[in-house]
Amino acid sequence: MEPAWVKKLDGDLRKRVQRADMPAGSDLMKATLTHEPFADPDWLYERKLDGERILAIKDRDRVRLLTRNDKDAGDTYPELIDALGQQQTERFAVDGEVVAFEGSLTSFSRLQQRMQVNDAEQARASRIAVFFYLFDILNLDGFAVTALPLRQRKQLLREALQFEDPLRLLPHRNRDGKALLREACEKGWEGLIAKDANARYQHTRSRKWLKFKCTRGQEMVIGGFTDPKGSREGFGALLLGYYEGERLRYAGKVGTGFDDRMLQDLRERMNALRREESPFADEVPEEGIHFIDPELVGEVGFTEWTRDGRLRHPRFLGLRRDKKPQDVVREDT
DNA sequence: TTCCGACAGTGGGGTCGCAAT
DNA sequence: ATTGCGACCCCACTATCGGAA
Repeated sequence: MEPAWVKKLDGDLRKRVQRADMPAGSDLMKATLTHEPFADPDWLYERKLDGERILAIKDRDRVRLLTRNDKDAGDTYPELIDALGQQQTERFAVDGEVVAFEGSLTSFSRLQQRMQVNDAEQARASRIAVFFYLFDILNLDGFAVTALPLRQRKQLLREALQFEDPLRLLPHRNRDGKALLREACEKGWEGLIAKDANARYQHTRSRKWLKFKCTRGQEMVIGGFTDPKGSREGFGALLLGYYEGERLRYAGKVGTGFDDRMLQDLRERMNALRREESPFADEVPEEGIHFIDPELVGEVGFTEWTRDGRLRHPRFLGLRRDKKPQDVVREDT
């Protein structure tokens, strides 16, 4: 007996819908990081949310939440289990992102205080409210819908569930990709995801989904480095800082973005600048560190400043020769 | 043949729970 | 009571390799 929504599909699409067991693990479709925004009528655009990716599976009286690494998150977000359990639709698997808000913006650091809780009672008592933004559906009524085009799946998702807080349907836009990215970054969003509206759901990283991140970058003074580990040569990470008046404030480390040659090159340059005393005004709470005269300036890309005044997701972009260390100050917020 | 995606290995910030101190 | 560490989240990036295009 086929459900009504299957009968409604065109013949060609109908053939792509197959009876299937609910997914056993979270084997999620992931987006490929990209930099050149574009506008294509066959693509749609979603806000990139800064939270925790979750696959929710309801199989009659059993609701499960799985993280990207197949960890069960049911006791972390019991209110989501409740909301999904109360849905009229008895069997489905849906894909989305759990987020917490700080004002009007999603806040990963706030969600983190909830994410680690693994006791349902404790989680319910938490003052950190979470919302589950759904953007895809993999199985409905025991039928795999992953072979359907994204637009079709979006429609099925919209009709299959009732969206009341804490469940929300992630809105998407069908046009103006370039402008949307600009607006997204102005609003302080994490970025934008572009999706091929005709693509099926693939259980892997794919170019049918592209992510554009709103990225920040600024010059930072290099005040030292850490020892390399394992097969690494040269150094582990650079110690970074910026000037606040006369004081060089510590801003964390950057340990990626270098190839083998840059690691060697930089190490040699830094060897010539070695010194005993820390150039930083702050304590540097790290192991195996070496200090240098604060004379080198590097360009560093990152996503945001953390509460503790460190760079989040930092990567080294290159040395700057045209900037004096004393001119390096903390920009924006 | 070329390119893409997966994997391993390096590096980052942050939180929590629990064992060791 | 405090501290350290591993296990989770979120990642960026390089180097390598095998299979898809």
